[in-house]
Amino acid sequence: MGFPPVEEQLEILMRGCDQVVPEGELAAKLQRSFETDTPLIVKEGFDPTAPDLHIGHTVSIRKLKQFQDLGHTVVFLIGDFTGLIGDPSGQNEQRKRMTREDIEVNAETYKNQIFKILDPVKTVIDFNSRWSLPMGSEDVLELTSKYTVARLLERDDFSNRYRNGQPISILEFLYPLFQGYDSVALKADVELGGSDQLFNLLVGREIQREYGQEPQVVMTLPLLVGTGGTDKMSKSLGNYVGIFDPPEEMYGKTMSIPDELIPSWFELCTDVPNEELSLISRQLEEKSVNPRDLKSRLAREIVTLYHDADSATAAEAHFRTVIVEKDLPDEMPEASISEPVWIIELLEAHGLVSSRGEARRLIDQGAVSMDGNRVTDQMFQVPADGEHIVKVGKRRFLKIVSG
RNA sequence: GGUGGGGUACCGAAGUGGCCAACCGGGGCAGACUGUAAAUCUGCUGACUUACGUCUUCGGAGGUUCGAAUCCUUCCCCCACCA
Repeated sequence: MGFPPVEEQLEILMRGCDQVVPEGELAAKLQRSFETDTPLIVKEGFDPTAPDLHIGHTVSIRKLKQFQDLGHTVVFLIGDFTGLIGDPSGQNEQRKRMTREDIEVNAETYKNQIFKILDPVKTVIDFNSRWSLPMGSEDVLELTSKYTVARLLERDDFSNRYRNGQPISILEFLYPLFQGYDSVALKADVELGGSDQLFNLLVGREIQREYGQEPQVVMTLPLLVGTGGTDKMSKSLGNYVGIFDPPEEMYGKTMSIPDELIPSWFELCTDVPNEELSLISRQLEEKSVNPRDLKSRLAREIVTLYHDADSATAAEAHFRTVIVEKDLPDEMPEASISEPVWIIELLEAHGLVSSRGEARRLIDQGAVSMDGNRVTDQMFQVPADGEHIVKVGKRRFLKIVSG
């Protein structure tokens, strides 16, 4: 099949990585792969929970895609084993035991999402229950004999929690071992993960060695910081850009990131070439370019990736109209009324506010307007005499038609 | 099994009988400003009510009290240490 030269591959693969351990081994493996014309087996494990992928997840998935494009074999491993067992000690009840069917359903959902990035034909999807479930007690004991408590406690996370009196379940302790065994079962050459996964991935190396295999190369990717600028992107924190978000939302959310995040988002979430990345960082540092322009470029890139260029242009136009020029968007939800309606009731009924209390507060704060005029009276009635535009905050609109 | 600590709003975290719808920080929302939904500043952030105010909240259930997130009883859950 023929792989590109090793140097070329490394150039692509090293971009945006947090750590590659040990660095030299990746080159060595690539070299051997090149010489023997054998693809590397590259794996990444994912939770079997219902996925709702955001661009934070795509950082490593995009890396998988790069391996794939270079001709290597990508294994998208669904960690359904622990899901089937369930974690009784979990502090949050979310970790309930899943059935085979749950997992199947989630796997399907995964496919729909990851195939927005990965090639459906080339991607191998596997489940670790395939080999973990049939293991007998003896096999498990053998596996557990290959690692020590002291080594597990080396992990910052564990030792901190242990010291601070936070719980560590035995399952969590065993988790890295099973995850490591996955690499044995798949004969993985490379395993990817978020930088918080470094420890687990490294255990995989040890386990492979214990089972007589050449250890995998561990590649960690930075955790993308969410739109708030402080925490890592996560669904529960609401600071994410979902890969199925509509174009305007994707664009807008990206525009709301703090300026400092611009370089890392470019590096991790777009295909902008490496040379341009350094240019962008330099421009930001020298303040020679308006950060807003860089950010709108970023937002366009991202929208284009998950929708298309036209959507990106439209989203940008929308943003300019609504946010910058504080004008009206082309499209907005409509409500039809036949008689005057109390403003607060109207806002609540159409979901522009979550409670009447919120509506009152927003009116007090001067956030509500009709046809460009601020509504200051909580008792204001929206007349049923033609068309009116009600606006709440910067980007909540409702067109009122009477009839 | 024993001893001690703990469960507070979206998250973190104060509060240990009335001044508590509950300090503060983060997040979120809004206003001002602006080259951006950046930054900065200010305000808001349980529900209902035009308003006065009313109602529901501090793990669950009871109780004491004029009055409880705060005291008592009991139950559930979490953690550490000792065994």
